[in-house]
Amino acid sequence: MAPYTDQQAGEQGVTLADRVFTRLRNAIVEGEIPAGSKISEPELATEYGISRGPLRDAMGRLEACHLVERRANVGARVVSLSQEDLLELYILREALEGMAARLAAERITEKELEHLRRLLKQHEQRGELQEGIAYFQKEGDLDFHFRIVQASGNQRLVQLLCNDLYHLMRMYRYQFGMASARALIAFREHGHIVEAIADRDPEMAELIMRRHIRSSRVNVEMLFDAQDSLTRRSDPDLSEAG
Amino acid sequence: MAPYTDQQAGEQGVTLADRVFTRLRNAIVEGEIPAGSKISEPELATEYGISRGPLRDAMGRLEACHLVERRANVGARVVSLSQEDLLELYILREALEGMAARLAAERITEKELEHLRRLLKQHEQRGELQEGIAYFQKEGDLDFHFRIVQASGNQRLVQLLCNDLYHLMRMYRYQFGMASARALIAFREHGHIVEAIADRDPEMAELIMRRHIRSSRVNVEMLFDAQDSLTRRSDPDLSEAG
DNA sequence: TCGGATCCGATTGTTAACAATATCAGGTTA
DNA sequence: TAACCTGATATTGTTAACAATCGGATCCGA
Repeated sequence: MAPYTDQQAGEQGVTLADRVFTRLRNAIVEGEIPAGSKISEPELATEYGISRGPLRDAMGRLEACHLVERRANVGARVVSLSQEDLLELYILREALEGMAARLAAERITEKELEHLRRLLKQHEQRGELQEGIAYFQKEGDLDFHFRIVQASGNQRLVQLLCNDLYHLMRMYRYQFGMASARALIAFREHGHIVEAIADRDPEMAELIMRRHIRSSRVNVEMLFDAQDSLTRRSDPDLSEAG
Repeated sequence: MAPYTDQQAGEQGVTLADRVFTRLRNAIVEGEIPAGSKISEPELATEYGISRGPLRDAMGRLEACHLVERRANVGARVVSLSQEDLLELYILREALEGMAARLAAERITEKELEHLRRLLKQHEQRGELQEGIAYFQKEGDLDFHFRIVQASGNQRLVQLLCNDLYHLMRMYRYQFGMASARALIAFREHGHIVEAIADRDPEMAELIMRRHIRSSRVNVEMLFDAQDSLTRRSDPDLSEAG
């Protein structure tokens, strides 16, 4: 099971709200509940076979994760992901994961290091890289980043990145499909990051990690720009006021 | 009113849970409800004159802010702040606010810049710095950092720092007092940060901001170490197994 | 025909009662 | 005496009904 699905994932959560929260989160992240769609409390409640109480609780947590947006007396909608927000997210990751890499270089254990190396080897052997598509879509990339963050030893960093932001990133990947020729490059950069961490070189680890994430962002930015100019050419309505 | 108390603060929130959430948050942050104390739902509900529904909603949001910790079927306690956690928080701030300063240097407006300068002048004239105590305790420091983050233009950064982390920082200040001879030094560093931002020098802005926050952390770290060695000397029980 | 007020329906927010779980006291047994 | 089991109590989790608010359709007037 992917490491970012947290401990209570296996439907084994203690409380109804817990379980429904996890299920709803997956449903939203994987697009089963479409982005931007309105959420009806009674509807969902009957669908999941619970009453509105725990459902509202779960909704509150989803709101805290920024997966749904609520307005009082109006209702909740699944968040609709914007390109700008994704770019903002990359900025955050650059800062946070850069720091995580720095910390990891300072205090990673040999065991964790071995784990990282094995993960990279798995990615390599799986032969997904040549095809280019799979590395991002199957979340091997996120797995790697996740482990670095964990190795930082900063619980708050782990908490923040793994409980909130990563689910959002996953959602973006499901929505936008993020296949890219960068897969192979990204994989190589992962190797460099592990090297720097293994060398116990915090400055270098942070530098490479930041550059790595920044490159991903620029890549996505270019993709968006290309898409935009395409749609603008084929849909003249969108270029000026509709 | 301090800028980090958000828009719905004036008891004017739309829903009961909103208002109770804000009131509870203040009560916790300012120590009115002591850190580490257990929270009884029926008790608080009657105290605030509402029923347990909206109260539980508010508790959920407090949990999302990391101001309370809940365990299923057991209950909620106000978070008890540890020294380690505060240091972790500083690490996070170093990364995030460093990035915020960088972004601010890139895209701050003249108006915001003027705001910043005026804020510093106010702090200077208020004569609090000489006494050393007030700058941190009265949250002039946090006000400054808050504005930088807002000037970054990254909504997610703003969100994260201003809705969650800053309330925690406030709580630490109320709890630990944080008076320090660093007040004057910190004030000067704020000046340097504004200069770098005004020069539109992102690298420098990030560098100084990170060094600034790092210095605060180191300062706190030393305070803690001093306290620890003191208590350990006077309370021999604590040095080894109780 | 267009703009605005009004009513209706549906949805959300809130409440109070019910069920399930954990804590703690007391008793029992080795 | 100490460990364990057992039951009472209080707290939390859950439910279903009630109240308040919003959005949209309809009707009216200019």
